[in-house]
Amino acid sequence: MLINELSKKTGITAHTIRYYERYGLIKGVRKNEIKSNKYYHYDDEVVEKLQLIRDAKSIGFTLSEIKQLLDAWFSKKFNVAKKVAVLDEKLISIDEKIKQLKEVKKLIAQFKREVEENDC
Amino acid sequence: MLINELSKKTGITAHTIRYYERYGLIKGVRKNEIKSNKYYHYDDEVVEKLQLIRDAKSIGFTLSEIKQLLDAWFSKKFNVAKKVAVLDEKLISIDEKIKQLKEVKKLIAQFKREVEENDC
DNA sequence: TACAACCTTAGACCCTACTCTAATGTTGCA
DNA sequence: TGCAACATTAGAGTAGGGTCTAAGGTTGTA
Repeated sequence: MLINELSKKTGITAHTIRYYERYGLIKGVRKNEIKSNKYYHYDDEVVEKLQLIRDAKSIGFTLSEIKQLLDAWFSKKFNVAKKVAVLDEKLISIDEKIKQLKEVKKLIAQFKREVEENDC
Repeated sequence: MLINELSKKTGITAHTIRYYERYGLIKGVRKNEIKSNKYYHYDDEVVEKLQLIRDAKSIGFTLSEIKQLLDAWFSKKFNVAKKVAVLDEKLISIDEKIKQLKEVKKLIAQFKREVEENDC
């Protein structure tokens, strides 16, 4: 598929997709058999990657962290041990984020009780 | 206390503290009785606010969201209902973040199992 | 063949959240 | 009194993550 279709499928603008491509997160291919244009073609793996990018961004991962994750996910260059190490690292950082969220939640809930009780 | 002490107490640089002050998150006061300088003085409430800023930032709140939170927390201009509304909103957004984190965690854990099992 | 609707690149611009510099003034201690 | 260690302001610079524009080329349908 071309960039416009990819954009519609993922809800990510063509501009941003090109930005991600320059950043090295995804890769389109030019078809050798087509000589008349320089259009990039994207497959379903790219759709998956963009969905992962969206999800990972929403929980606060940076593009550089996401790049590591995608490499562990899709790269053939990494061996099993290396991939598992990257994934484990991300799992730990997610657990830390959850822990911090719960702490702040407790803090806010506590303050809410104070506001309600003391009318302050 | 002056800015340097505040910085040491909170681990936030004086530069960043001034940035937060310009942004409207905190406020120091100049003492009328001191005419020779224009130094700002900060009290313990500012220390508390900076700690909250640090915590809220760590879980991905923007400075603009943190401003709302601080207003609900410390402002005398807001009534109880308004404060509770802001706090509830933040509690909901924390729950959403936790939910998303758990989803991505599941995704990564799932993939980890695949990598381990299939040696891919 | 005209025209809308695509595609490409390079590069400028924007926002957030700092981070630093320069120029200048104040304080406290030897 | 000299001087290090503070304080102030305005404003410039930076990194991350987009977002947009201009200037061009291509495709498909009427």
